Amino acid sequence: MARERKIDMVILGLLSHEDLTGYDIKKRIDGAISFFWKGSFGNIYPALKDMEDQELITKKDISSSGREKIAYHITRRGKKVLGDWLKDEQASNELRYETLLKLFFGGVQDKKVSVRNIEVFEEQVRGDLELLKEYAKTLKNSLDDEDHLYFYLTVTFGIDSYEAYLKWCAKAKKLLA
Amino acid sequence: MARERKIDMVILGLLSHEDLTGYDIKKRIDGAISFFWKGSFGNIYPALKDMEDQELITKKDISSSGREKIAYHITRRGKKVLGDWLKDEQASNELRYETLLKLFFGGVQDKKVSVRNIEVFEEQVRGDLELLKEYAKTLKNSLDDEDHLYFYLTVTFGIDSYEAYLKWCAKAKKLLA
DNA sequence: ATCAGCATGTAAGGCGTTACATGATTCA
DNA sequence: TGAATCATGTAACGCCTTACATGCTGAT
Repeated sequence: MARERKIDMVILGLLSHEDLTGYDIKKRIDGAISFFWKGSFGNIYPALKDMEDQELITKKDISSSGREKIAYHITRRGKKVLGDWLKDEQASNELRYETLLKLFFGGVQDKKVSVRNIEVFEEQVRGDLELLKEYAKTLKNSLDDEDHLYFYLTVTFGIDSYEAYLKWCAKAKKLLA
Repeated sequence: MARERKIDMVILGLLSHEDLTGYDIKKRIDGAISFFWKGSFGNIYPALKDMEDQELITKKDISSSGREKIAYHITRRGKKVLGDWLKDEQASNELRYETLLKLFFGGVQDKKVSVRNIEVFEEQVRGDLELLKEYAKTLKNSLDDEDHLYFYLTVTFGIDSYEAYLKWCAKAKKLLA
């Protein structure tokens, strides 16, 4: 079984742009990336250690006045691994929506319960959509940077699907009424 | 920490309609449910055992002529747990799309690589969309059954979002060209 | 006869989340 | 001075996937 842990690729991808600390990596992931991939400290720090052992990254102590700080830098080997992963056409795309699970079994309860579950989902989506639109606005103003085009595309994916979700919510609520 | 294992709810939900064997449960999940939730034997059988211990379900041996077969039936307690879960407004909706991850870091490789990755995704979506449309067609002809409305709604969610994906694919490929 | 599908399960391992533990710095 | 944020990590636990192990049945 080949390595499946994708957090490694997220980290390599981020480090391919700039050197970062584990803490910074977490912050980057919590930005636009979090809409399609998540990470946690308990996830990131061990990955960083493993990847250093595999010589995909190197570390540099950049502590200043008592505060411990370690920046990571991608190696040639790391870049190779990242590039190979990008060229690999296999990709696992998974959706796990508990809201849909609840809706699927909605017949067990009164219709109101399902309507309420859809409303909760709708509110969540609406909030996330706003965030995504802000990201999109910022990115659109700096598309001269080649990389921003890629970031922009992933953000528009989020916007387009969330807008489809909202339309579906309206339809679904109507059908339940 | 409360129980997080959602496969329990999938099983309870299915058993609320009819008695089923572990094998049957797997087949049901592999149907329309698999678009938003997955299950495996290594997942289902242990859950079945645990839930029997908790008296949420009971088992009945329905083996016939040498072939072992065990059907499960939901108890009153099981129905209560299922109902409570449905009424709980909290729901974790997670998307993990490796394709978007690859696209986000697409700048590392030639644009062709990203275009190819989008195409692979597109083909996958197109295939799944066809399946979903078949489910929808069947369900639409039997909406007199109350439960079918709920199944239908989850299927249309899939159709609507997959159609949005396809539109995005076209746009994205154009922007990369 | 053989192969796909029916049917039950276990075991190992991987991955991830959450909570915990610790301490410095910055800003109100 | 206290809270938020910066910063690094570990430990426990839970969940899931994959592979393995076993055997029957029905159709070709």
